[in-house]
Amino acid sequence: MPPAFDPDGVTASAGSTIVGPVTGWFAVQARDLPWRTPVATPWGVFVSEVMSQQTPVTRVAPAWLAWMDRWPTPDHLAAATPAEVIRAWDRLGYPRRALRLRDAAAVIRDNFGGQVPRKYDELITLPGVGDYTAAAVAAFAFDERVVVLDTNVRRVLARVIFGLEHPATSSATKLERAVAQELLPSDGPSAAVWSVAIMELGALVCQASSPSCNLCPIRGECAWFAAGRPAQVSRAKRAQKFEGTDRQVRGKLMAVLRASDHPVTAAALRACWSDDFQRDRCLDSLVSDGLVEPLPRGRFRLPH
DNA sequence: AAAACGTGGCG
DNA sequence: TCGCCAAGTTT
Repeated sequence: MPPAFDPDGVTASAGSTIVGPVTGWFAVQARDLPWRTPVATPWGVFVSEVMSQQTPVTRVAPAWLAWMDRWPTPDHLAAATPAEVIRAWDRLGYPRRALRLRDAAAVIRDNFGGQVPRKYDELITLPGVGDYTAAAVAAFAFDERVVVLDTNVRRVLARVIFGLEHPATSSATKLERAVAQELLPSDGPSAAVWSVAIMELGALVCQASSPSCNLCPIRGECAWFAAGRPAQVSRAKRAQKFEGTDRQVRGKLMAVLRASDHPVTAAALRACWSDDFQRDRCLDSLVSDGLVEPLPRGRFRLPH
């Protein structure tokens, strides 16, 4: 079946008119995030990308500095205990990411000579690394020419190319990938700059709520702007409730464990959630995830 | 393939 | 106050 339209046709013209303005805007407006400095290593880029999975970069920055100071290479992190790593992760959220980052460091040590692999195909085999992270590290640390398609890029493309306020699906479609591929500059280094630039535009200007079109370097090329910024009819549902969920309970349990240098009693954990059934279920799941170590006599701690 | 998975800032 | 949203990945 034919695509809704030919991405080549659209992006051949769009590519020539939006890449320049966006990279030009980026050269002036880019935030000076610590992992963008010339001294940042591939490992530093890797750590920054994992930390930034669902956590705002403004909160990641200080954590990244402390982390890199403590574990400057994959070897250093691989030698740390889960307890140390979980505590250092602190409240970045989704602590399983911290465990997977440590696991990835061990794989890098064991299978890649301690060097972060350079290719997308290698990176994506690492624990906690999916399509986005593999592409981001390959591009930003090694200048591989790969499509980097995160939530920011998807939103910018939705607006500029498709004239929609938000992407219509919760994950990227074939068509979006085809469009992004067409837009990608032909050499690796230029492609990498384009990718950070359009990500940054999405983060700073083409924001999800109340975008600053007046500051946008490509509003003149934007289908959504041209259409008068129509509100989305239907968009991907995001279902986010948090109060009362297991996620909240797990968070409370982990907060108690992180704060204590010594094993914690079941009674102490009982204090953070009154529903015995739910609390026990969450504790079990944390143990299964390797985030909590059960000890004899009903005590618990972060895994050593 | 839908749902689970933390945390906090902002309008 | 409260819903929205943040450089996603895993099962």
